Amino acid sequence: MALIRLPDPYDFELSTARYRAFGPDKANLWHEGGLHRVIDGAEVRIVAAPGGVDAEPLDAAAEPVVRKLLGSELDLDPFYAFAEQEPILGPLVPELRGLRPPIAVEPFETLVTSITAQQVSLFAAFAVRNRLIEKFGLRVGEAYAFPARERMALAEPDELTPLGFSRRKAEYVVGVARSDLDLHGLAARSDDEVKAELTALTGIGEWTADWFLARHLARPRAWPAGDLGMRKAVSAFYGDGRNLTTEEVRTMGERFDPFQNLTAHYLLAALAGGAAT
DNA sequence: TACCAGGTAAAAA
DNA sequence: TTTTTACATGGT
Repeated sequence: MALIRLPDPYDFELSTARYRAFGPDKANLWHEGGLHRVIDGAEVRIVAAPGGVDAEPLDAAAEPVVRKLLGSELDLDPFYAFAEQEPILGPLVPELRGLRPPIAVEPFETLVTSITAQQVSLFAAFAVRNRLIEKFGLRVGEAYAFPARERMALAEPDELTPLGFSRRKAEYVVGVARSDLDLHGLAARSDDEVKAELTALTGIGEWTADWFLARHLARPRAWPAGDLGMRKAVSAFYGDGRNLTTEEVRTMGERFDPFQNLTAHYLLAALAGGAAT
């Protein structure tokens, strides 16, 4: 087994909860106490270990992918120091100590995942997404490699609607796959540039672009103010008994600058964990 | 059965 | 220009 050290603290169970909360995720599969993901055609099994995680098999090319997947890019210490000064956020953090939001490794996968989650419940989104993965992805061991952009560019919307995609969403997925936008190149652009490039694509709105910044690019200031879950979470802790509007949530984000991304994840996790009164 | 769930673009007004 | 509507599945 190859040990990958991660900065302390790191709570593997807490950080991977997302992959179990809404049913199995065939591309990031929780199986027998470990996270399975296909990296460069090989199934890698990741389990908790003292000081980090064990990953097997692990070659030099796979290690940075695993690190990214586990959220090693996000530095928790400055965020915790910031949160200690916050009367509402601060007390929520100790319960979630070691939570590192996992980072989605592939940009195309990130966008397709968000498209499946537009408007519908995450349970429904996972079900539809898994059917896409089973039809167009490649199974390696227990997990599947998420369908490649090149493969989806060759698909027709008619092939996606039987999987549960609306006609609209089927066209979004194929359209994004066939677009000439360099998705990997977005990593070099500013937050605003990324949002402008992505929202120019049909089917990608501000919500999807914000989660791309947060979950794929790990941008510290990403703050998906329009997200329903975010509105519920921010309202629960900062709404004074009222449901906040998207604009109110957006304004609230300024308070957490430059830790909006981590704050968003911690508030969502706190609400899911039942911390709201 | 009906309604809601981590939106978006196109149609109608 | 602003408001309204269609969309498809899964859980309750």
